[in-house]
Amino acid sequence: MVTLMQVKSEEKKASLPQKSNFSEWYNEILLTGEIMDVRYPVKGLYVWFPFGFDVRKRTYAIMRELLDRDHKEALFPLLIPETEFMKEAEHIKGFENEVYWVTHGGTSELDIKLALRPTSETAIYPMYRVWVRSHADLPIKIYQIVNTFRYETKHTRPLIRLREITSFKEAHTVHCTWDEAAEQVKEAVHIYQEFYRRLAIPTIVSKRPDWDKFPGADYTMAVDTLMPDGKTLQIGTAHHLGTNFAKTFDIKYEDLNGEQQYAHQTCYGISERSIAALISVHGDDKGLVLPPEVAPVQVVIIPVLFGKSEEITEACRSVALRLKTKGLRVELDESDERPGAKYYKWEMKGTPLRLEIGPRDLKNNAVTVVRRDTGSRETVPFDSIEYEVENKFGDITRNLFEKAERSLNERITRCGTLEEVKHAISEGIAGIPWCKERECGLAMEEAVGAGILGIPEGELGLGSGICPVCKKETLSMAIMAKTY
RNA sequence: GGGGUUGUAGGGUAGCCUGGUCCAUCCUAUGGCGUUCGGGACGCCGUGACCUGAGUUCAAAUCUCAGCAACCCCA
Repeated sequence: MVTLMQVKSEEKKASLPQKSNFSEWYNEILLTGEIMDVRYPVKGLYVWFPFGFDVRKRTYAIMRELLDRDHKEALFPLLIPETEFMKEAEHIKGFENEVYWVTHGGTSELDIKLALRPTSETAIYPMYRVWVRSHADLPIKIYQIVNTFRYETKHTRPLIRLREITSFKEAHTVHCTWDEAAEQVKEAVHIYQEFYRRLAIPTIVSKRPDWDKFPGADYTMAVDTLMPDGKTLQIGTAHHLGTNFAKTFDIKYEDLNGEQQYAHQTCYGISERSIAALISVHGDDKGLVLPPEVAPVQVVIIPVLFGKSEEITEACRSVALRLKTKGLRVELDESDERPGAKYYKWEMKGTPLRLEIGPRDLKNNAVTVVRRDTGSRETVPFDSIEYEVENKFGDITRNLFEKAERSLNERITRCGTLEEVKHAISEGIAGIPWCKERECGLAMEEAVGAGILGIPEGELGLGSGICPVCKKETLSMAIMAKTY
């Protein structure tokens, strides 16, 4: 009898593979956690479930909140004429193998093919040419949240490597000087760090090596995080475009002296990879774990009924109403299931707090509160439930961030040799001295079979050592990792 | 870029090698009714599938080819 029970419970648990088997866990949780339906019959295209879309909506609301401080949201067309798309040589080289083309209108062939935007520089900058007249028009800071298309030839993966990126937030700014644009790149990185801090996701910022920058940029700053399987995920980039695009798209302003000057530009983007990170960094063997700010349901109330239990139902409804009045997203689960089944269900969905109200609680004039992030269970007075819940939200986000940060730091290894790097990158990120020379960097990548993310900002990028290739002394530390 | 494996109810699987036993197995899910309810309840009655196309054959879930899709490994 006991063994039968054990077998049965193992079968149930097997509905979500363990997180230690990250690849399977990831694929499965998207479906079971109702984030995305991966069964759409076109490679690299996936469907947002309503629940997942809700998480997305709340995540992007944070993004909008941060950008709306001094950006304007706009919307540019999906289709870009070939004539505009083909203007910037570097840019074309970077994207030409990934572009979807619209070649026909109905049955007639188009005179000028139309590209489905893989990113929107070439859609936006012809308009910037028209909009920018004088230094008084600058800076311009515009963003849009759109879908983009890239014909990925590598293995596609939901939320991570897509043929349709459904949630591309791209900002495009125009400035008078190179330095102002550089300042904007810094500002963009700060915004992204704040964004990820709100999602309780720790990040590493680094300047990408020259061979890995955005096609057409002077340089690229990138925000990475570490996934459970030890690979890094690039979850945000900011590019200094210099005057490269201004020259090809003829974006000029009249300066204080009445002279025509090329404008300096930046662009920076974040995609639904942010959601991939959110799910992967916090989730566990039981399912999603969501920070309260983005959880579609923040509090679930489970009545524990015995016999005729109208009092319990009453108490649950009253608590639900009180919490809703406080503006919280509350769900009272009155479905006809046993409490245990409901616990599993809401844990899978990452609901930050679960309240249980049963006869015992009623007798003690109390509510049982269970945290999703720690599993801790405590009893709090019925009358102070609002206070207790709101208080715990802060604790949960803080705990999620600290836990994730600890886990990230534990998997960063400072190395002295490429052999050590090889070993370190099977677990996470390796730090290694690097002279910053291109040939040495490429040799290092070749030798260990992983990428150089760049020289990270902060302490991580400092330290003296010897470049493993040219053996010169250097003060900069690069980080290397297997990447998505 | 190269190689491999796979495609059967909403999900996971058995059957395929050796064509006919299969209007297809088991678990789960799901609809109805009743009894239940402090960590995945139980009973009864129901629902639901052979990826697409072509070929071989008296006969195809099973064999062949192509397409689409998924997964894994290497670079």
